[in-house]
Amino acid sequence: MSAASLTTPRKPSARDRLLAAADELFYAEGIHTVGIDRVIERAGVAKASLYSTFGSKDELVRAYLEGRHELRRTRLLKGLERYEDPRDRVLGVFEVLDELAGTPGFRGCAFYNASAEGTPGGPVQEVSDATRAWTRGLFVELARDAGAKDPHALADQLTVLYDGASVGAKMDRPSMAPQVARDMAEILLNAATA
Amino acid sequence: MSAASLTTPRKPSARDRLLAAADELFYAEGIHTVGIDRVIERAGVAKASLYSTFGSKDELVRAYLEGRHELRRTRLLKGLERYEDPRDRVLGVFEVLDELAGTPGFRGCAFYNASAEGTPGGPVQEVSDATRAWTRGLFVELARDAGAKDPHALADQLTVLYDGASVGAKMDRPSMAPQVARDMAEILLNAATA
DNA sequence: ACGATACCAGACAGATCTGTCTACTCTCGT
DNA sequence: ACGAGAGTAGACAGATCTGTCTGGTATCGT
Repeated sequence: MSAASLTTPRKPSARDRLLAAADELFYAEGIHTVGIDRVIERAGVAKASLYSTFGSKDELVRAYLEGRHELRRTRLLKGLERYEDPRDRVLGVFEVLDELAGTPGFRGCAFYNASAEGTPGGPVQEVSDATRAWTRGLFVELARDAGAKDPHALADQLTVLYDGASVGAKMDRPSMAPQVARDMAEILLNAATA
Repeated sequence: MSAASLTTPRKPSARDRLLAAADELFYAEGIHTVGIDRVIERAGVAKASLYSTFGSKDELVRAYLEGRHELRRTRLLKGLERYEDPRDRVLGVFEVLDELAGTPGFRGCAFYNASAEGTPGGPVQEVSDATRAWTRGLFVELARDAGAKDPHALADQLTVLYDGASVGAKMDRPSMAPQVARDMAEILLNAATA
């Protein structure tokens, strides 16, 4: 067993390549517009491998969104590490979002985008609900640490700001929405801790 | 020329029935998932009529979104008529949104949903841009009437709130997002006119 | 060396999609 | 009365989609 096989496998598994290809294509172009053939072509994988690994396109979509969920978690948590003051950590959420929105491939919230295409009730809604619940939980925690008198109320407000900034960043490019949201958060944070 | 033909034509034109069917189906289920056949079936119209009237599905989509643009305009303007105080008119935006979000068929912003499905650059983006520009113009006007020191800055904030409330109302049903946004708007309005 | 496992290439089936075309009917304005 | 315009029903073409299946190849643990 070589060291390379532990740290840098020459070739990622079919599953990983599939997931990477699905992430790029689904996020950039939408789920319905991207066919299975495009995914396997980009991944360099046989169609049979996709179906033996995931079973269906729906399950591939679920895995794609679960990966996005993980991505949001790590990005937010890592991005917030640089702030120490609890108030700065609240506002830092919008700075992280602002940086993300400035990257070339940004196309808004993957979960909202997926929800906009599909019928409700499927895997998409499940993962979206889970992600929104996690995000709200983070906001409650940050609000509490910042000394909000009603952390849940402030978390609701931060959720509105986060969603609004995300929409603005997607629809009006370039957009100042994340910075605007940050300033709004500051005002509301002051009001919530007064 | 009978009076009926002016006010209550026995049967709406093929174009109108097509538009009504497209609006219901596209908004409820998304654009890509709904095929032409479903639209003409619901409209009770021949396929040839669709293509002779609109030319392509893309143009039907544009017409659908233009109808949605008109709908937003009239709903907002009508809904705001009941308020006299300029400050109430600003907050009234969120009350109108709240009422709309409570209706059964609510599925969020038609323009954002359409943008989430399609590739950028097409008719969808054009109409979306126009609608967002109109909406922002309305917010600037309301902000100015309410005595905001910087109406454009307040309009940017209101836009974030409006988008965020709309997302929340779609993703977390039932959602308090519109009411939360209204309260936030009140705080920000106070700060902007102090 | 060898069998299991993972993977690849691509044909194929069956459904569905957009868009075209033919041929018939109905309703008006003149 | 009659021709034009608008609409209807539905077959059809060609592309594309998901999902299945066959058959071959490479890698790896034992």
